[in-house]
Amino acid sequence: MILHIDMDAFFASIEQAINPRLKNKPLIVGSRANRLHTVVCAASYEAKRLGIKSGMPTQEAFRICPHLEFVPAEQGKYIWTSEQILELLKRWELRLNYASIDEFQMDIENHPDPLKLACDIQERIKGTFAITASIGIAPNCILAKLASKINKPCGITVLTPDNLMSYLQKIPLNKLCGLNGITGELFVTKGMRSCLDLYQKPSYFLKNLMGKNGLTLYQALHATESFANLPKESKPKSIGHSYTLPRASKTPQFIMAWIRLLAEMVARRLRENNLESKTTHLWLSGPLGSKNSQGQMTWQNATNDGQEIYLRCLRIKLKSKNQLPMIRALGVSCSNLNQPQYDSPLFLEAKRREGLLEAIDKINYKFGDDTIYPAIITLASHKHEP
DNA sequence: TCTGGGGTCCTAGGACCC
DNA sequence: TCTGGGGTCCTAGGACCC
Repeated sequence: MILHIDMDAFFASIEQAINPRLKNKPLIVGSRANRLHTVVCAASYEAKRLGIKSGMPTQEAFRICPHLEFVPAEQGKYIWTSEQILELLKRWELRLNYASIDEFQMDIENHPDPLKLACDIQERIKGTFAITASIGIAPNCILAKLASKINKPCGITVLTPDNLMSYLQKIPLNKLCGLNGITGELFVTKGMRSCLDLYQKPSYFLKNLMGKNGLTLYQALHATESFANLPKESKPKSIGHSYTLPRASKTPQFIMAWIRLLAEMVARRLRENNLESKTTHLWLSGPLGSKNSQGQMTWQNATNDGQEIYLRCLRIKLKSKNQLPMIRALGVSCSNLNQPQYDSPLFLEAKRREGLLEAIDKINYKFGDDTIYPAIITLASHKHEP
């Protein structure tokens, strides 16, 4: 059996726990500071009750509820809380998996009283952090996750062989992880509506419809010892940043300044994680709804130097067949990550450059992120955009 | 003058090698 | 008158998750 813990309205609940003024009020957490030019990253239950959902443009949320409280997201707080919850859960000395920032799984095979365990966990989390969690208990991970969503917030749902079918019949199939999109709709066109319809299909049916993912889904649904197959805590495979401009721009210097800024942000995170990257990705998109242009290239030498990543982006941009006249959003990301190879022969210039970057990182750490940065980045300020 | 930002995984097709 | 079969690596693009 697996016990799945899903935090309720995680980011919003943390903000309410920190700031008592926000308690019991409809609140949204936006993914950036500009409250009118972003989307809802998390909504408190008071806001959810009014029909506000995450992913919704904030302008729409404010139309629904003009006196909505707004807080810009601060990832650091949420990551910190998530890590503290993980530490707390370790005290039960059960096999534990960190599923995402607000989800945790425990292997409770042979546990004498799962329901009491779930109650204890809820109580400890609430007592320590003043936020609530919903818990699902089921024979495998995917069903436990599904179960955790059935009684939200602060609910506990146990799926047993006896009640499994009746629960599955009541839950629409897009609630199942991986089916909340085109694939879910595809199943609906095949006449399937509930999770039970899916559960009762044979493996070849899912494989024909979804390929490898279909087989994985079948195995996950019917697994009995899934914990052994859980993903281990893994290193990042890519690191990237993207930005949407308030309006589309056709000024090359402005776009290049933004590419440089994003490249510097990515490079800094690479250095913080002691990583270098060989593959650089650049994507540019035109006015919303129009075409994207993206490209990636792999180099022999890995780098975590913002200037180098920027130059690589320019190469990719130059190579692209699809030159966009107007740019609305852009992103830079790096993959093919490895730890720096210090034993490789370093040229004097590369060594000096490394020392320079290290010094800049230290200064920015001490005096703030925007103490030293490449001059071109000043052009990314919107007042420079004609 | 409506729609963010961080990721992962999979597939198809091309280039290239033996 | 002719061109198999196996493999790897890379890129573009799609789907999905939180």
